[in-house]
Amino acid sequence: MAKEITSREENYSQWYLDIVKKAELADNSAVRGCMVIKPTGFAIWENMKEQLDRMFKETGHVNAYFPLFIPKSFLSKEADHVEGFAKECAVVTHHRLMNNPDGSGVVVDPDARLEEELIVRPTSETIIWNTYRDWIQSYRDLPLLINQWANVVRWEMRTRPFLRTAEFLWQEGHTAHATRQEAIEEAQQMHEVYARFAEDYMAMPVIKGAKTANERFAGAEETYTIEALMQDGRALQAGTSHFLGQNFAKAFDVKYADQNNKEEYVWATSWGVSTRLVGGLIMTHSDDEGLVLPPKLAPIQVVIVPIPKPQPEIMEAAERIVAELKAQGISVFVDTDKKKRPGFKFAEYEMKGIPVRIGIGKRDLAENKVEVARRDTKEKMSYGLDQIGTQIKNLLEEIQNNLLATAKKYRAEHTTSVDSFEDFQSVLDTKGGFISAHWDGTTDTELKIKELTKATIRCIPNDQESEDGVDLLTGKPSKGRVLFAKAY
RNA sequence: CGGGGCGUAGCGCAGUCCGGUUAGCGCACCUGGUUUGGGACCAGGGGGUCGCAGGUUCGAAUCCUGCCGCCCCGACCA
Repeated sequence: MAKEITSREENYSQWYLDIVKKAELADNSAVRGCMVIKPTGFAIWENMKEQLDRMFKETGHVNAYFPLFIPKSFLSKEADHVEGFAKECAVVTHHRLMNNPDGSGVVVDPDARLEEELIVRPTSETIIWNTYRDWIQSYRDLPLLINQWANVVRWEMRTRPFLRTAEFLWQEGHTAHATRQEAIEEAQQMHEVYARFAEDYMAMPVIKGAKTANERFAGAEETYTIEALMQDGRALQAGTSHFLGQNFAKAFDVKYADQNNKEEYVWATSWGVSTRLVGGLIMTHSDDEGLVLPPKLAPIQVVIVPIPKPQPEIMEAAERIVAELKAQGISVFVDTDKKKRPGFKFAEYEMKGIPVRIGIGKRDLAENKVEVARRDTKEKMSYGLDQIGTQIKNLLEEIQNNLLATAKKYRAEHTTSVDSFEDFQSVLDTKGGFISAHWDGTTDTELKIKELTKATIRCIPNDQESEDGVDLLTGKPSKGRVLFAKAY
């Protein structure tokens, strides 16, 4: 049978596209740069949403929804912000179509031009802060802790499913606080939530850190980021949390009266993760056989394959196992397709990343056991039927842990400290990954390194140790190492 | 926006250079049968505006002109 998935070694980006397609996560759509998220891909996103939403609510946030369209004038109110997004905005200019007089279909009605164009939101700070002005009068209205689940549009030149699409799904938290300190703590708290989610649910280890001025969100005073390392040695920015200072409060005139009835501008944060996480999930764990999913986010955790085909006594055993697994809260699917043979099914479920496969045949049943195969290591085991529910539950936990441990090991092996530009270049060219090096703190140097090597500063790590050194390009003094990598 | 490639059945492709029966192959799909512990086999069957629009010609998937779309690689970005 022909290889269905290009190997990582042969062509990493084709491998990624093959997985997205063969695991039925997403399709290209008729609209350039936009994907169709298929049921399996969407189920993964729904599982992510469910956990994140719970974590947001546990930290005191509530959901709301703001408009898709933003008046053009709003976007111009914060100078850095507009500069950051202006180049990639979709703009609505008309509100009506008409039949083409020549009968060739519909055309835009030239008489239906909008007085003020609307921007399809690339992010919602402006429309939200324009609203917050009306919602906030007193310190009693603070903190305001709101999140929204939404779609946004950024007109990208080049797109890849999940990693970068013109339209994507995300959540954006927007909070307002009475003090600078409280806002900073909020941004840091959500940064922590993202890191915990990535490691505990996605089994994707991340480095927590701050962005340099150059890489910061347009309009932020500080951007915190979680950075993950993909299997091709490139870094993926997986989530960001911003301390926005009073920039948006001033731009939209959002003030509150403090306890002494003195008017003050409020302090802001915003934070988001997107469907890009699905891309990160794929590239963290998957292999040349296909998708590998961590049990905690897998839409189906266990698949049962009757061998050689669904027969009454086998199906009876399958139903008993299903009941036991469901009692343990495990999601399970029984493949009752009579036409496909077991071998085909095995390959297919491996491609789709289902964490555990249970094969039930007469030979097994005669011995009161089943064949259990784990997707992460491809190991096959024989489990007795007695404690199948708890055994599988334990196995799923072990798989979850193993995926995180394997990813951590990969990251450790692909994080290198270097002290000279030559070493920097050679590590980048050979094994890639994170490179820990001294930097003189200037945007100039950062940009020069990017120009020479394509590597960027992914973050100034939270756990950065103070260490005297010299910048690897300029030789100027540095007080600590930052993390470089080529990024997605 | 630069550089490369491609539009022929749901998917993947051949045919295009050098115009000529009824446009073909693999996978998938439908029917029947034999199979069945790692991607089964046989037989039969359905499915096409050959990207679009002009042009040349007795005749165009094939030649000419124009247009449209998509993918990959780069610069920009979650």
